[in-house]
Amino acid sequence: MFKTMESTPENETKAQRTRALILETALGLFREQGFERTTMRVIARQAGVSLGNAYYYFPSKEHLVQAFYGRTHAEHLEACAPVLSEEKRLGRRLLGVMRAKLATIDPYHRIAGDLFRSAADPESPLNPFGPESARVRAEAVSLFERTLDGSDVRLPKDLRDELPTILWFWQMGVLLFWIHDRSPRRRRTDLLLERTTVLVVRLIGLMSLGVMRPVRGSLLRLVRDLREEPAS
Amino acid sequence: MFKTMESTPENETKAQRTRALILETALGLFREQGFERTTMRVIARQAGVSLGNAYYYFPSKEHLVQAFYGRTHAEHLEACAPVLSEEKRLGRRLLGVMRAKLATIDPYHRIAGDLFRSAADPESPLNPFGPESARVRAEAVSLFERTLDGSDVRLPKDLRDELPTILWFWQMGVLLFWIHDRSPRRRRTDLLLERTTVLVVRLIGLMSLGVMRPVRGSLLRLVRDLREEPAS
DNA sequence: GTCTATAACCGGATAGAC
DNA sequence: GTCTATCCGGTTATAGAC
Repeated sequence: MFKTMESTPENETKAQRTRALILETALGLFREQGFERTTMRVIARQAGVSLGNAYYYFPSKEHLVQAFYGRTHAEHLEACAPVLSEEKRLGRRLLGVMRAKLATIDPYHRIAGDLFRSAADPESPLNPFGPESARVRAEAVSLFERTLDGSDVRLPKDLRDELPTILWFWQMGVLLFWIHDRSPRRRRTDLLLERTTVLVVRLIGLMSLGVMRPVRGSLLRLVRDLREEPAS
Repeated sequence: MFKTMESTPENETKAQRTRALILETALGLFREQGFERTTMRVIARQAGVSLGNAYYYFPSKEHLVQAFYGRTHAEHLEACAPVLSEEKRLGRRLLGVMRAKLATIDPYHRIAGDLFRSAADPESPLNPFGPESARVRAEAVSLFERTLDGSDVRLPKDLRDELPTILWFWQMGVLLFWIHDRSPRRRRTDLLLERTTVLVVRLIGLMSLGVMRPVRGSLLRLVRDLREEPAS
């Protein structure tokens, strides 16, 4: 932070390099050995630093996971870009975005259970509903905003405002299913995804109808109220 | 099991009493001190047994949690009985059952996060979707069956068959929210509950209509398909 | 074969010296 | 910023008592 950097020829400080090295080592080991089985000691040893040093950069094993989230989200954005720019039909766009998500995280399916386990704790910084995740969450929601806005479907304003959040919940549900999915090549998740996408699009259509005003009203008010006060 | 019990004046064996003692001690400590902060060593000491002995009866801390589940489910059934026998309106019945659930587990709200954390792991025997939980799950679903059947609402058969499972999912969602709810006296959960109950009843009404046949069809088929093959 | 006790082991996390 | 030495608690091994 307040370092007087007199002589760092590279465009990275030593600290940054050490940090990156530890993170790379950790992610590699997580993917190969699993999360629980990868101990902090092994990460440190393989990265060539001491255990204490690893904890200097990442205050807990969970903090390594946060870094992981950031990375896969960036990859997801990249993987989404084509379908978002080329496709107009809402169903296709949603399916494309969700499939890209699943494809991005698929290499980490083994450890998804462990990660989710940490994330499930309300006190955990990894808790997707918690304040520490606000930023990632907002980015994920805004991705659905773009998915909606770039489509050929016109929505009533009230629905348009809350729908991205609802779709994010849908994504969380699909991910929850994916985590528990033991079928070969995660076929069941894909089934769930295809079927629910159709339903979602159909429900959006239904909810846009005049008759649905009252139901839609209560639903949207509910989502808004619950979203406003972000727990605690 | 195959014990030749020649002389046990009490209707409990010593083993049963020891087991019960450890469980009681553990649950009490969990409630007072929290789950993580209650160590197996303290449980054992306070119960007046050795650490090894505690592990003899409960192979892991998670097994204590399973016992806890069984207990609260039984309490829930008891707490539901009045509303189920006295009330005919579906909304009231659902609300009563759900409120009874929340009331039953409320003393354990502090530790709910930790418990949920264990339960979130797909490999964990506590995972509510896993095979080890099949029995509890079936009981919970059948409670919703009774909630529906005793009401004054008549449902199309296809809906009636799948709805209990769907309501169980709803319950899981509410519980998830409850776990993360930090508002005083869990007001936000109650808000969610009241509002979603109205929605659920309304949606059931809507879904029973002729126009909804196609949507209902896909929805129910989806639930059925995903339910059939119980992961793995 | 049922039960109890003691002494480790292992890995996440911390303290404090340099 | 980096290290070594420890702590702490879940879990296991094992020895033996009833």
